[in-house]
Amino acid sequence: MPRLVDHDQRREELLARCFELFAREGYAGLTMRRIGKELGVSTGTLYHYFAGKPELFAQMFQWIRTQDIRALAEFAPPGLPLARRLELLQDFVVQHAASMSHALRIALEFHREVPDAAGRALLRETLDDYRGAIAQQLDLEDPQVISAIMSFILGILTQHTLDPERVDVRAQVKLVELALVGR
Amino acid sequence: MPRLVDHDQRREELLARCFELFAREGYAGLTMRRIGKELGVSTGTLYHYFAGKPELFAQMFQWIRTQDIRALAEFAPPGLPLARRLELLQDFVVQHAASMSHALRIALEFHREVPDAAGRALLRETLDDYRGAIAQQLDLEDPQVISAIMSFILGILTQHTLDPERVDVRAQVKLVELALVGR
Amino acid sequence: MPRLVDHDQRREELLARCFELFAREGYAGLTMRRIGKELGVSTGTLYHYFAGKPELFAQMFQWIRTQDIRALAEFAPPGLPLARRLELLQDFVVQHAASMSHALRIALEFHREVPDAAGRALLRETLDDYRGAIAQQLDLEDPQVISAIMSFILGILTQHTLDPERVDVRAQVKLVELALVGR
Amino acid sequence: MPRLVDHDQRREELLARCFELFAREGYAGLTMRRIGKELGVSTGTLYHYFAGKPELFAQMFQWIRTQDIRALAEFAPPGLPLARRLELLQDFVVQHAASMSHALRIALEFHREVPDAAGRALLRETLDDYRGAIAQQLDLEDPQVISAIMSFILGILTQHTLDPERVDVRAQVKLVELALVGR
DNA sequence: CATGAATGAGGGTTCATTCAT
DNA sequence: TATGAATGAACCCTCATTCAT
Repeated sequence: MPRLVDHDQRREELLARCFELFAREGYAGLTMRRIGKELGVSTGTLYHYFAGKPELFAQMFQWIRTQDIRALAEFAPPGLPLARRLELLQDFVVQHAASMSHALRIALEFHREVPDAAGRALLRETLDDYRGAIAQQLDLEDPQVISAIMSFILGILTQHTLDPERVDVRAQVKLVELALVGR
Repeated sequence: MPRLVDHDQRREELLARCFELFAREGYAGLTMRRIGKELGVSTGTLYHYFAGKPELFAQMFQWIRTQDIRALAEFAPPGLPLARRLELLQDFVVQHAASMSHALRIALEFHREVPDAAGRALLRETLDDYRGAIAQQLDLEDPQVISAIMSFILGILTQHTLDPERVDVRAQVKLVELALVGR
Repeated sequence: MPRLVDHDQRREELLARCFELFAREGYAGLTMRRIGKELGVSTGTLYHYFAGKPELFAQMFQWIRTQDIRALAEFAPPGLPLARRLELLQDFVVQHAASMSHALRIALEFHREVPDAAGRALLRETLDDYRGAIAQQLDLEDPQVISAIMSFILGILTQHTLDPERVDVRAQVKLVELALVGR
Repeated sequence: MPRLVDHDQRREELLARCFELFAREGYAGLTMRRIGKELGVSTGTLYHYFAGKPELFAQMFQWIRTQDIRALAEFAPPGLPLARRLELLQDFVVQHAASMSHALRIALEFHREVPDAAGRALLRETLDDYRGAIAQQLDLEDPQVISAIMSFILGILTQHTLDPERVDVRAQVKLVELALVGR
C-alpha cells in the first residue's frame, strides 16, 4: 500500500517543518493558518493530516523526541576515556545548541499545553531517555551524576536562549569535567 | 472625596497575585477575564491599573525581578567559608524551587512575548543581576564559574518543572561543591 | 434659593463647553471621561449635573437651539429693503459658518441618536424656528421661498464642512439674491 | 477544489447591502455583529472579505461614490434646453432623495471617521466629481453656479432627512430655475 | 458637592475548525 | 486529496454608569 507510506511520509515532512515554527512563536502564538502558509498548504490540508492543533503539536513533540534521542545516542563511539567523552558531549552541545534550545522550549510548552497525566508521563519518559542516552554515551551510572549533567546542559541551553552572546559553553563544560574527573 | 486607595500599593498587590497565574498558564493561555476572576476584580479594574495585558505582564516581570534579586542577595551572611555558602545556596534553591521555577518560566515567556531590543536587554540585565547576586553571596569572581552555577540552578529548576518528583536538589548541588571546593 | 441658580448656571456653562466637543468628535466618538477631562471635572460631577450621556446630549442640543435662534432673530434691524437684508443674512452666514456647521452636525446626530417621536418633533420644531426667524428677518412670507433659502444655507454649511477651502459663501448668496430680487 | 465564489463579486454585494445600514445607524452606532446579522453572514465572514470595520466603511464609501457618479452623469440626454435639464435634475433628485440623503450622511460620517489628509482629499475629490457631473449634465460652466446648485441639492437632502414630510422638492427647484433661467 | 475606583455588558477582532466543492 | 469560504466562541479592551468616601 504505497498510499499509506506516502501519507505518513508527507505527515512527517510537515511535522519536521513545524518544529522551528513552534519553537519561535510558541504554541498559542502560532496559528493554524500561519502554519499552513509557512508550509505552503491550506488549513484544510493540515486538518487532513492532523486531527487538530493539539494533535499536531503532540505529534511534533514526539517527532523531535525521537530525532533528538537518536542523535544524542551517537555522539561518542565506545571505548573512549571519560575525559574524551565529555569533550565529545561538549562538542555535541555546542553544535546543537540552537535546535536543543528549541526542543527545550517545546518541551516546556508541551508541559503547559498537555497538563494531563499522559502528557506528564511522556515528558518524564523523554527526560529519562535523555538521561539514559547520556549515561550510556558517557559510560556513567550514578543517576545523580547523570541528573546533574542533565541540569547543566538544560541550564546552558536556557542561558543560551535568554542571552546568546554571553554564554561560553566550552568554559562551562570544563567545570563539569573538573567535578567528574578531578583536576 | 475619592475612595481611599493607594493606587501604587493596590497595583503591586495585583501584580503579586498575578505571578503564579502567569507562571502556570503562560502569557497567551491566561486571559484578562481569568486574571480578573482569580484576583476577584473585574476586567475594568484591571485596565484601571494597567494599560493592557502586555503592560501588566511586563510590570509583573519587573516586579518578580526586584523581589527575586532582593531575596537572592541575602541568603548568606558575610564571613562564611565557601562550603557553607554553597550549603546555604542549596537551602535557598530547595526552599524557593517552586517560585524560582515560576520566575524562570515567566522569563522565558517574556523572551517570546517581548522580542524587541528593550525586552532582550531587560532579560540580559536580569540575568546579570542574578549572576551578580550569586557572585557576591558566594564571594566568587570568575564569571565562568558564576555562569556555570547559574546554568546548574536553571537546569535544576527546569527539571523540577518537568519532573518534580525525580530531582534531588541536594544530591546535585553536592556535585557542584565537589567541583569548586575539591574533595 | 441661590443654590439652584448656581446649579443651573454651572449646568449651562458645562453645556456650552460641550458644544464644540460633540461637534468635533460626534456623539458616539465622545466619551463621558473625555468630556469630563476637557471640562476639568470628574465623571461623577458630570453625572451630578446630568442624568446620563443621552440627557447631556439632548440638553446641549436644546441649548444650541436657543442660542442659535436668538442670534438668528437679530441679524437684520427692521425697515431695510430685501436686498440689504439678504446682504446681512450673507454676512451672518459668513461669520457664523463654523458654529452653524457644528450645530448642523449635532442636529443630524440628534436625529440619529434620538429617533423617537419626541426627538423628531423637536427637530421639526427647531427647523420651523429657524425658518420663522429667517422669514421674519427677511420679511418674506412664501414658505417655499423660506424653505429654499434654508436649503441653500444648509447646503453651504455642508459644503463648508466637507471642503472648507473651496466654498465661496458670498458668491453663492449672490445667486439667491438674483432669484429673489431679480437682476 | 475551493468553493466556487467570485471573491470580488461577493465583496461588492456585501458592500451594497451595508449602505443603508451605515446610513441609518451611523458608523459608530453600527456594530460588526449587527452588520453580519443583517447581511446574514457571520462576523468571521465579514473579516474574510474586509480587513476591519474602517476598511469596510471606506470601501463602501468608495462604492457609493462610484455608483452615484455613474447615475448622476446620465440624468439628462444631450441637446436639451437648460429649463428641461433642470426639470430632469429635479426629477432625479426627487426619485433618488432617499439614497442621496443616505450617501450624504455617509459622506459626513466619513469626514469624521477618516479625518486624515487622504480622507479629506477623497471627500474633496468626490464633491468635485459631483460638481463635474452636474456641470456636464446641465451644460453650465460657472463654478459658482454649480456650487450653488450643489448647495441647494445638499440642503434639500438635509431637510429631507430632518423633516421628510415638509420638503417640497419640486417647489424649491422651481426657484433655482427662476434664478438661472429668469422668469 | 465632588471624586475616581469599580463594574460588566458589549465593542472589534482572531482563530480553530468544518465542509461544500 | 486539497481548497478556502464560512462559522462562532472567545479574545482584549472600552466606556457609560454607580457609589463609597
